[in-house]
Amino acid sequence: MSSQLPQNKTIRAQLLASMREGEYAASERLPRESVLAEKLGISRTQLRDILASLEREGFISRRHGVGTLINRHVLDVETRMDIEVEFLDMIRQSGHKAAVAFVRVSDGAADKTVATRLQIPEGTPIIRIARLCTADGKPAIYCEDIIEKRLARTGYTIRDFKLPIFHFLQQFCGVIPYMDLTNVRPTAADAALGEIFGVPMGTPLLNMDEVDFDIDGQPVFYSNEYFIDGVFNLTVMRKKL
Amino acid sequence: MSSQLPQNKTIRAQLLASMREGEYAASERLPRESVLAEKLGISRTQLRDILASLEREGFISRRHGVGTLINRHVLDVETRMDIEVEFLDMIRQSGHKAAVAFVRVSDGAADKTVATRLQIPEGTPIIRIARLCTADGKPAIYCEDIIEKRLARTGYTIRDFKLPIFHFLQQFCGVIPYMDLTNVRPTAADAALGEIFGVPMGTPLLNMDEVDFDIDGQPVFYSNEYFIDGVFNLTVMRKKL
DNA sequence: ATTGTATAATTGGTACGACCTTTAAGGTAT
DNA sequence: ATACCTTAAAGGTCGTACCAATTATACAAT
Repeated sequence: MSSQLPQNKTIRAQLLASMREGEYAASERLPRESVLAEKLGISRTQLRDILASLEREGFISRRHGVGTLINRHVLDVETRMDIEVEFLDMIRQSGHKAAVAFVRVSDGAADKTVATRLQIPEGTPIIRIARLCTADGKPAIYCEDIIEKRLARTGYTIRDFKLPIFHFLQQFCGVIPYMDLTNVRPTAADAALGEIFGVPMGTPLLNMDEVDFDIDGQPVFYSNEYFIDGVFNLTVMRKKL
Repeated sequence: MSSQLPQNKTIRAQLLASMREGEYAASERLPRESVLAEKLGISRTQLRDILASLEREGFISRRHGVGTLINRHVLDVETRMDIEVEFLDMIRQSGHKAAVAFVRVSDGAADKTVATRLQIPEGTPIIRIARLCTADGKPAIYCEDIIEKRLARTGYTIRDFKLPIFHFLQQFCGVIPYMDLTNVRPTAADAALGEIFGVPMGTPLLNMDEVDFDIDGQPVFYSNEYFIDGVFNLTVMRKKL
């Protein structure tokens, strides 16, 4: 049925973890490729494929004739905005206690925005999931998730939404998000959001308009999110093309 | 003296460009690796290194036993927030006419924030460059760039700041930014920013706190930027680790 | 006809091993 | 000291052979 985890990814995660733990911290550089490959039990070819992706993610820099350097300052970033992380994990990573304050699930029909994002006709039946995540008990993220109703099986309960949303998507919709494109905008809290977050109207909020795609490139999930300022450091790593 | 551009990057750019131009659009997938490698005039090994980075950037998806698929929806993203782009280019990419409305250059000393970001002692002499970039004549981005004074040679004029800031950094500071870490926050325009942008106080702005590092991982450049909403679609592509 | 199952063809994934190119460092002659 | 040359180390590139996942095909069983 479903495929196992590629060994490739496993080794990659293992290497990244050992870098984080400071295994190579002595000189803040990785051993020569041939040595490292042997140590990880893979070929140099395969290792280089891994290094190529780690380099693109900013964790290492490869310099011809010099070596492969570890970018400690990137490894230590608190919350990477350009890497998909579950909200609850994100809150925890920032050193706070994470919880879901409330969940409201309702049926509905795709409005114009949703229809555009999910590339479905306007009026298509959808499920709307509104959630409020808290950090140390204080509102941190409010999001409205939307998925096409025909994708969802029945049998879920509110409890299923207290877990990461990916759990619901996978278990009840057979959907595995592969990547997302998120539009980032600054906004100010209106009356409704002010009440949800417990802040005055006009309080700055970060609005993220997120569309998740599966491995086939099909949009499968839409989420409109609001982040309050001050809870996490949202950091994005950038390199030229 | 200075090294040439690696052939590797050239081929990569070439491949990306031809994907954008729709050369492979017929089936929205790339030819088999062996064929593509030959076509590009490189080995399959090298091609795979390139594909690994393109995959991490979301432009393609590689699936064992299937093929390499082009992610059109990623190629078509207007402004990628997780890829370093010059402000003026960013504005142009969004379909507007870009210009620098004003530049103010002054000397100063590193305050606590700057000292932390650039990892230098407080009070270190710095150069402060304040710029306002406009889109179709309307204020779009206001930024205050800071670089350590000892890095800068003399002889530059205001004209040098009407060009991309990288021009100044490279020509007068011998600095080539390799990557940056940018902290993203929502804010509201205060009196000063309101006047600069010509908007009421409280107008939502996106604040980006950016530190640029060179290839050695040394912080070399700090920039505090404000983006007005509505001019561009700032999009970030995210995948799990 | 439909369904299930073996089989082949396609395509990316992995492995070696040899050689090229870029840096950095050390040593030597000036 | 300075400039230049040599050399070692490390990443970059190449080619070939084979492994593994997927999909398509052929064919048998129902």
